[in-house]
Amino acid sequence: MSIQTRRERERAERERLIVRAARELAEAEGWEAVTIRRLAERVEYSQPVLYSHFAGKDAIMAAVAVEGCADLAVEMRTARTSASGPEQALADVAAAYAAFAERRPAIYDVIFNQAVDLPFATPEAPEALHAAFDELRQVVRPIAGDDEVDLLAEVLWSGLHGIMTLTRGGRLPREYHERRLALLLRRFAGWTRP
Amino acid sequence: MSIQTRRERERAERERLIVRAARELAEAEGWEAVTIRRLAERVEYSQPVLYSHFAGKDAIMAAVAVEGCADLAVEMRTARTSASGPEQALADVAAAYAAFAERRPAIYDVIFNQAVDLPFATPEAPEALHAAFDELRQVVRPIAGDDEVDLLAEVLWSGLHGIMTLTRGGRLPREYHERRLALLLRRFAGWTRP
DNA sequence: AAGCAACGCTAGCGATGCTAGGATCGGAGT
DNA sequence: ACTCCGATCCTAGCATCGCTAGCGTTGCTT
Repeated sequence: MSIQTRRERERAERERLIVRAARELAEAEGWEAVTIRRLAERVEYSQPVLYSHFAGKDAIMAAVAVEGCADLAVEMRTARTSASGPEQALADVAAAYAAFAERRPAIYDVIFNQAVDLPFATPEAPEALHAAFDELRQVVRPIAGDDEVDLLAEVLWSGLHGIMTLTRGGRLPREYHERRLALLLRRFAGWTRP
Repeated sequence: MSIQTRRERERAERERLIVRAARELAEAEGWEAVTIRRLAERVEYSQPVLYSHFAGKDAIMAAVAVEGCADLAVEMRTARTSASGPEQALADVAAAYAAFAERRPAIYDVIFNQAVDLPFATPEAPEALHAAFDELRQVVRPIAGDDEVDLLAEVLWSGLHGIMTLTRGGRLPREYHERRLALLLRRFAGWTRP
């Protein structure tokens, strides 16, 4: 009994090692530098071992995405709960989202940009995804008005995602980045006078 | 003299053929199916010939992107000029943008999502890019208020891009797609009551 | 002690982007 | 007219990719 549990423990440990190596390599050199061979070398196992843990490279990326999404959710949550009021909470959560995208671009990409087969908009999506989206929902509720909260949260999310993605892809100049984020929030929160 | 011009003509023709083949293949089977070998087979030349026209696969994708962006600009322009009024023009141009992204996803991706080295936010960006963005600028001007037109156009673009990208990547359910677009426009145009 | 099953490795497959080197063909100079 | 020369294009190959088949070896189980 104890032997088997030890093996399972070692196996789980190795799996964490693989995911960690993938994350670190991606954050250091980008996802195009993450290859099965390099990962195998890094965890000091042969390549087929990785395939006994994950169905393929996509599955490894998906694992990194879920892990990173949990981090994002935490950061958004602390931003929200430590804000002074609902308006500030909205601004702070949006800023936390933007900061995450900027500070950890490879992780942001694998969560939101790359084509990795994860269930997203369904109940069986990883809990971390729900948690992150919930933060947006919470912070958007006070300004929802007649609009459904979910819908407004989705559109705010889209706006943030669009700004971050276009900027990081070089489509938008970095110069007015902050002003764009501020403008998005101002228009969104309905703080324009009639 | 005439001989050289004939050669140049043939060369230009072949270049168009390559770009067309890349576009068609991408639209039919996605960009992961577009390989130099398949393109070469399609235009009935060996692979090195393609490299005498383009520096690499990225350059071919960039050419497709520029071509597609010209199409997008045209579609947005006709949407704007055939609208009944400024409010309708905004809605129609946004709808044209969304329709383009949905109808030609591979082209949309290579313009706005994929990492292809093109100058974007600078004067030396291809004219088609400027033309497309100009349409957004034009249609946003009436609602700009104190905000700079450029900034507002960029943020509207980001919102549209975010919705389309997240939806196409499976991050947003298709169910309320239209309502999301409508909500974005409503919030953006300042048509919310105070 | 004997067998067996799980495990991890070596080696390889097909495919990718890209390039080096030679063959061939046509215009130019003496 | 004959020779050169440069442009053009192809065959063949390199390094690398994701992924897998098949075999040894190890170590648990009976």
